[in-house]
Amino acid sequence: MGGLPPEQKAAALESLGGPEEAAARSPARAGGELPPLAGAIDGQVVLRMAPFPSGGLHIGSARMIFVNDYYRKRYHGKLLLVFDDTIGSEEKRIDLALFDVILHDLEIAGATPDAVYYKSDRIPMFYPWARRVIEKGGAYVCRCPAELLRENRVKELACPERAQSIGETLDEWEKMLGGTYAQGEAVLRLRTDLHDPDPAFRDRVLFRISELDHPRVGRRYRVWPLLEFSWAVDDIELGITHVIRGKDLVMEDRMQEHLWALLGLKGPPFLHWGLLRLREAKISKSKSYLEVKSGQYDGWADPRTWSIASLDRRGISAEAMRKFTLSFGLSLADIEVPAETLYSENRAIVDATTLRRAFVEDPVRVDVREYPAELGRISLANHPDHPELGRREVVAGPSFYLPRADLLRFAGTEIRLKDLANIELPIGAGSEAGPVSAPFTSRENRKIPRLQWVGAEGAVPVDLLGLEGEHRQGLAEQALAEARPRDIYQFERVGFVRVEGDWRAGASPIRVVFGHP
RNA sequence: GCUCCCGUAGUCUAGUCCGGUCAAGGAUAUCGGGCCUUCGACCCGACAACGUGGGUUCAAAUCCCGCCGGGAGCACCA
Repeated sequence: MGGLPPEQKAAALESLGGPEEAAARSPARAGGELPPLAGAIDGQVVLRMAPFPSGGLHIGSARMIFVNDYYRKRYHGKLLLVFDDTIGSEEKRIDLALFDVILHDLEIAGATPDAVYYKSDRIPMFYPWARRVIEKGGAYVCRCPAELLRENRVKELACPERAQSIGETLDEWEKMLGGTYAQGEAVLRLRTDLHDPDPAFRDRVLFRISELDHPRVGRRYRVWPLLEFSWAVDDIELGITHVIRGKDLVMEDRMQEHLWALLGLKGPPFLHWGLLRLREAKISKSKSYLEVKSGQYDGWADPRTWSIASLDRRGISAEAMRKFTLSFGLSLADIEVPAETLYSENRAIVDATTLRRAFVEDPVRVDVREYPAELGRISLANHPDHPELGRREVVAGPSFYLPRADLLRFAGTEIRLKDLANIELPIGAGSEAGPVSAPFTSRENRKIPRLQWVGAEGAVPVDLLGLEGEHRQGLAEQALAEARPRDIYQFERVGFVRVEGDWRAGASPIRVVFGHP
């Protein structure tokens, strides 16, 4: 509020409850705890999330979700979901299907809201508030074309309408509401200070006319509030006690405070977080939108979107996402974190309970000569460190499938079929289409490369969806046939995978999604 | 250009408000070793940081000023 005149500054400060209430924002403590919320009273905290329905929630939205949800739970408060679906713009369209997508994403994250609101249902409520602002002399109806308005803002020039009396503004406002003006012909603007050092703050637009068709309410309204105004009202109307949102909205804090000061109200304090990006997720929400819409991507859960839904599909637990996100606290710095950090968090959660299975990509049949008959069937632990997870019977040789890439890599050397026996791979193994014949050498457990294998008998086809959207074909051991949708397994020497949620148990191939190493 | 914000190891982060307990803690990555018949887990060890210049002070990551670097806003978008 550096540029505010002293009296307004005092008022804004008052509305914040004084400087000592400027909230906590130092990041996570040792136990994954965030600092306390300034002024929070147990049982009375009300928070809100306000996504714009233009895409599925991505990892960047994770901060909105988990930070708000964290404080809700910590203070036994309420968390509201308020779809910020005012009319938007030509470039920023609302997609009806996305409301449900977002709701589902929040469910995945374990942050189901206590109540759901739609801005588009609340439009008439904003009009009387606009009137109050006008009556305080805080706004005027400006009829400059958008471009001129912008130019004048930069030049710190006033439009002729700025001199309007309250009565004139009221008349003009009624004309706006009454349909006298078409889209783009008039807006309601806030009177701030034309010489405010921050050009972004000079006489912002509060309401504009839009003739766009709204997917929920059609053309019921022509005069739409802009985000800052609608929140100045709704943060009061909905009884929000703390606003925690992205730092892209810091300037809006000042707008809301200005409005509150004008109306003699005290609003909630604001907290912000900086931008969070996964290094691997180069794609933006709007780009994803196009790919999803055009069918290039397999919906909002396509691994290439790096959306919350896609991470869930890959078997990354909500708990891992939560810990990962909370570890950054409310730092204002924009950060780019390698996905590996998230993977590590997930491993810590799922590793101990995840069954191991053998999967062979691009399988090549290997027939072992002089294979010991007693090794036709063996019993293997489901998890090397957790015997309580049981064992499974595996049909072994004498015929196996091995990954072509491993065959090529180890051709001409002795390798060990993991947990089983050693064989000598012939020179040139894997470079041709047909089966490979390899001699058994010994059962001795030596320090030679150990490869996962699948017994030729009973092998089940698997379709593995990779992170680039590619489908990799392979075979898995028979025990994978017990899989149910959404089960998580670790394919040894490959990584963690999750069975597709829409896969029908028993169908072939078994469809799984790659999670992470 | 103007406004605001941010700057601790490769990457995140604790510490900064209230200067000494910080010759800077944790996570992740990397490297080395151990162990388990996975490229996964676990155990041990190592590497590695206060953007920069000045000032205040007995004492500065912490306070002040300049500079440099990064980000966001300057929409009739959210």
